[in-house]
Amino acid sequence: MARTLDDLAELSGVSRATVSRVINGGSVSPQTRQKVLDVLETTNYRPNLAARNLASGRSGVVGVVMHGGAPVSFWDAYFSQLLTGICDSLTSQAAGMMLWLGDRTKEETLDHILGMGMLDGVIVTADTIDDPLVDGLRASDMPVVLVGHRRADRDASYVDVDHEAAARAMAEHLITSGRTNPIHISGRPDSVSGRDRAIGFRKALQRAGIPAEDAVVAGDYSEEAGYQSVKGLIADGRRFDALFCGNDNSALGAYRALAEAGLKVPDDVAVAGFDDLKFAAELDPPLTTVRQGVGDIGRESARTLLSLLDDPESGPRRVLLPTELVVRRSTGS
Amino acid sequence: MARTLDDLAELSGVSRATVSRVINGGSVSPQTRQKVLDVLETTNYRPNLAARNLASGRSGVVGVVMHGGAPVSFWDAYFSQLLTGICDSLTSQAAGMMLWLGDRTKEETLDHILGMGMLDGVIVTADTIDDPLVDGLRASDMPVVLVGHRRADRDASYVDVDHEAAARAMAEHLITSGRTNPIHISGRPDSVSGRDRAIGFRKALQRAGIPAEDAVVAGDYSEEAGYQSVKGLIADGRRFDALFCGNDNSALGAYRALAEAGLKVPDDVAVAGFDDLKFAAELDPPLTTVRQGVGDIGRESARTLLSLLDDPESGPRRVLLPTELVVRRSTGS
DNA sequence: GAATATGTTGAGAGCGCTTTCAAGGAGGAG
DNA sequence: CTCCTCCTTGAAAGCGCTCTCAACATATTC
Repeated sequence: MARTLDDLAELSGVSRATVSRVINGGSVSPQTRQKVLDVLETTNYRPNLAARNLASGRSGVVGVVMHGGAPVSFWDAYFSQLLTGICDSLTSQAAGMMLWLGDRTKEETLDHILGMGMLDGVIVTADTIDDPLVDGLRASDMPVVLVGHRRADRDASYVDVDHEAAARAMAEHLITSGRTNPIHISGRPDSVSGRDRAIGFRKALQRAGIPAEDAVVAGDYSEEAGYQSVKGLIADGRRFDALFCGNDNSALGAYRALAEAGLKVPDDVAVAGFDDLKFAAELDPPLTTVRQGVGDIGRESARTLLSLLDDPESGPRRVLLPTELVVRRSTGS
Repeated sequence: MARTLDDLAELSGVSRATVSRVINGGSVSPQTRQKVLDVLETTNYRPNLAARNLASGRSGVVGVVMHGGAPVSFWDAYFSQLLTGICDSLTSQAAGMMLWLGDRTKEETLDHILGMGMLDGVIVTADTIDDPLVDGLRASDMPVVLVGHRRADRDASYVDVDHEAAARAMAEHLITSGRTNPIHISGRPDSVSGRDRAIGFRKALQRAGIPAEDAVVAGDYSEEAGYQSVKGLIADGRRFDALFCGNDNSALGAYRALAEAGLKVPDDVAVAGFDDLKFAAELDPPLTTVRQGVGDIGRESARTLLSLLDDPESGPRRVLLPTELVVRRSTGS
């Protein structure tokens, strides 16, 4: 069995260079090409990636670094779907992927591994506004695509969901279904997603002529924050007939607090979430929420990186993916 | 900035070979080593993996292939925890990991990618008894560690959970808490886990002098199967006071069927699951189940592969990890 | 002091591939 | 028929590293 280019060259009676050309699409005469292709077919040869990488400077391998999160339901689903999406795109282009589950603090380690010199580019999740890892990566000359984005990265390529538009749509849904006092329990304020959703929410309110100043209370995406925020609102005697929670998780907490207060969803208060996690449809009542195509984000980010590698000169890519408003009974009248 | 070994060699006034020795732990005199280390420190040199791989034949990168499953809750959690565990072990040994989310049918693609010649070894999930991918991999000369195992692979290295012992323990728990007619709704019969759990269950029954012949009904790990199996048992007029479901998912179905039949958990029927998914603790009543340390499986499998690579001669490794019986109210008297 | 063992070092030969360069052949223009 | 251009091809120079081998220096033994 032929293992190296030289073997193939000998078998097909041409030089190594010619075989290489056939494989990599160089200019070769039809009959020579055919001769080599014949041999290639019978021999199931596999080029040695390391050698190819060493000689050409590219490896066909991209890195993916994700910040390890606690294994909570959101993270698990996000993780698996994102990676699956990335893998989809990558394998369709015969590219490989190396994975690093980063620890946000271990910039050093990661920077090292990535500087290892065999990655063509990297995809990195970047939701939080401050992230030494992302900064380090972007400072290097490694092509990077961010999943999620940070306003500060003016010249970064990223793929994200349009949080602002999604939140606006949700707020409009609430308003058009007759709610006049919606409140937003926001996500982590140090995340772009949290901030953008709040911004979108506010804009929709303003557009509808509803005062937005006090309509946002700070949460952090946790169930507990959802619970406590609602408790707080009630204790303060605030009036509200709709709650747009930063994510499904905090909506869960909101449900609990409302139940304890004897308030009915959706009759007394409409509740909406964000993410469309599995349990959202199974709550009582089923939760209106926003579905982000996490798999699509993954696919798109890989595609974006690949295109960036193809043509590095053409500047950063910014992709904002649409979301889907999933209306269920929790906001029904 | 020094980029190659030769640069370093020049800077420290020794030969390239000596620098290589310092880096890779060869025998070098203390003062020479120090000289080189000094230079190394100021220069933050990163070896070129591709070159190293090409020259040495090893890459420090292992492959991980997982069969893509539908994004169901078990899969998501399993996926993320397993990968996190693997990553833990790997990075602690400065090894990298390439990921393939295989499609069971695409043996060809995967075989190709893996034959790419830059992987030191691979970890592959292998629960189903028949799997062309696993077969192809094992037929190659690539060191492989299976996560999960198949009885047929006599000489394979694997890491798995002791399903049989876990099931036995669960059955014993049921019996010692006074149940005399336990039924097992099994998992997929084409999976080792499903079969072993059933075997363990049967053995415990036999040991307790309970007839085991009809005590197992075939399921497939789905919620629907749990539901239908229980429906069927009731329709057949079968007597049972305990249900050990193949996994938490099917326990969910069992809960539903029991509720519809007006049977109370645990008073009329004890119910137990397997996996300890997130929702298990939140059911009403909370579900007794078996917790597998998926993260540990991942960590252990990476460790096993690394040790296999270290010393390939010493034969296959088989690791059976213990599980934890998590007793909750669903089996309380 | 000669002979041997032990330890440290540098030279150099690859690892399998890509890519440049120049040589050779074919075809077109004059 | 000659000159020039264009295309195909092979030779060969690396890519950056590891590792063998031989050379040399030093320590040990008799």
